[in-house]
Amino acid sequence: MIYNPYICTSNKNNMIKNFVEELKWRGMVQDIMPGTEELLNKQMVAGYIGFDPTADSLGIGNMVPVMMLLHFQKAGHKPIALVGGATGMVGDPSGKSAERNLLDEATLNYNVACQKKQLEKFLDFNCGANSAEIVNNYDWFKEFTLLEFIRDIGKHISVNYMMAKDSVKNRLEKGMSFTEFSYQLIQGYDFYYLWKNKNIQLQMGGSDQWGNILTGTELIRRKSGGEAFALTTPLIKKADGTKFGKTETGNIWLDKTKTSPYKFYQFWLNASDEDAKTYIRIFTLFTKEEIEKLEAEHNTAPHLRVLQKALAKDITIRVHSEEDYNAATEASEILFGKGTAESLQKLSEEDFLSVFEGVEQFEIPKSELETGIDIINFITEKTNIFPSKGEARKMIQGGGVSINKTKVESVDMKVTMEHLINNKYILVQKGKKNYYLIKVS
RNA sequence: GGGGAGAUACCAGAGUGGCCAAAUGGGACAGACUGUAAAUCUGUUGUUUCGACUUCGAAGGUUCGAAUCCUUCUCUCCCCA
Repeated sequence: MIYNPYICTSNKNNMIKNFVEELKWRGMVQDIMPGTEELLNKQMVAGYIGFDPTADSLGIGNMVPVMMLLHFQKAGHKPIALVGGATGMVGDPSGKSAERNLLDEATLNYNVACQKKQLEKFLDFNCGANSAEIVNNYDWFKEFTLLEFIRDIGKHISVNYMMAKDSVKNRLEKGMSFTEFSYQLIQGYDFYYLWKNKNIQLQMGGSDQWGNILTGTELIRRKSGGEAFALTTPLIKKADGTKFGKTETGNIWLDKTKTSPYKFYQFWLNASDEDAKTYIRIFTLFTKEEIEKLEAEHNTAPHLRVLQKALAKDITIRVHSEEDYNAATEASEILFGKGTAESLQKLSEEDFLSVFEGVEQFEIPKSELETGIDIINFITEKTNIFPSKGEARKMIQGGGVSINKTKVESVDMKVTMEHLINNKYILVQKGKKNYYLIKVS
């Protein structure tokens, strides 16, 4: 290992780490261009990853590149996050089976701003030479005319080369617009621009970006005879082969107004044993020794779920905060612990509210409750827990609905004032894990 | 431009006059078991006041009766030019 003088102050006591080696044991390397590791061990390198502004928040899928930048910086290199104000306008065909709809400019700008804010949370922007930076490719594309582009850039890359990319090949049958076809060239130019003007020698990303990244290195080579490098991470999948980062209710977002910290915490806690082992390497900064120790502990007493808890704690604190984490565990403890109807009744209103902050809520007027509401009506029309009465009825008959942690035995049951907790709330449970709080006012 | 095939529930995909609210598989949801895990097993998966009601690309028509037959339209795919 070579001592690197450009490391962060926060890093000063650490020896400069071999970035590639670090990623490798974490299972975060899919493809790597020859020479990349040697370069990174020789000197401080500036490297970037692009983020696609398709939504107004990053999802947990985006945490993989975020973690990569974080490791990159910890290894003493300079991380750059690129938000795709320009590329977002074009639409990346990689991994997509159909033409994408374009977002309008206002939405894009908003999304870029939101993502930028989130990215700022994870990296160190004030630690000397390897401070992180955020750039927006719209800045260098806005003045670039079509004619200039096709003369200066397009000339260097052949259509044959572009057609050979998987992202394009896969779409030849179904068809793709010129817009999406040109995407790789736009992204390729980003790399060229950053290489030329900011001395960025490395682009990283998900494995679906490999082709786009290579177009960039190719452009750098052909246009300027320069050398640039590439490294990608494997696509994360769950052990059962399904897509990572989604639940029945949709994507898991980093924005707490879109995914509450409670739900966020629950997502990680619910990871299967197998997945937890993968995730903890990718999404936390625990060392190899720490992780192996946790795994050993987990194996001796799997029901304690040490791995999931460590994982969920680490990432919840890093994405949200310590307070959010505490609230989430507290809520989880009450909802999934030994908690019964009695222990619910005993909670003070303040605790009660803070516990259920992240749980979906509905409101109904007190007057309706005074006369009693049929359970079916209560969970369909009064609240939108179930979309139809038939489904609600079947679910009750199947034993899948509970009020205040007590199973609803009959579809004829009435919800009355007696069910109120703290004279104000009713807790409805759909299945084991889905909670809803009904507020009576 | 010529020829052919097709459009069925979340997806794939059967059904070609009544036995069709529509096989089967996947997915999803729930129950049991468990550890808020995995695997397994079971149930549910159009709406419903449980009498019915609205669905098989769209609109008409034939018929006692249509996902199924006819007409027109829309869209998709394949082959040839």
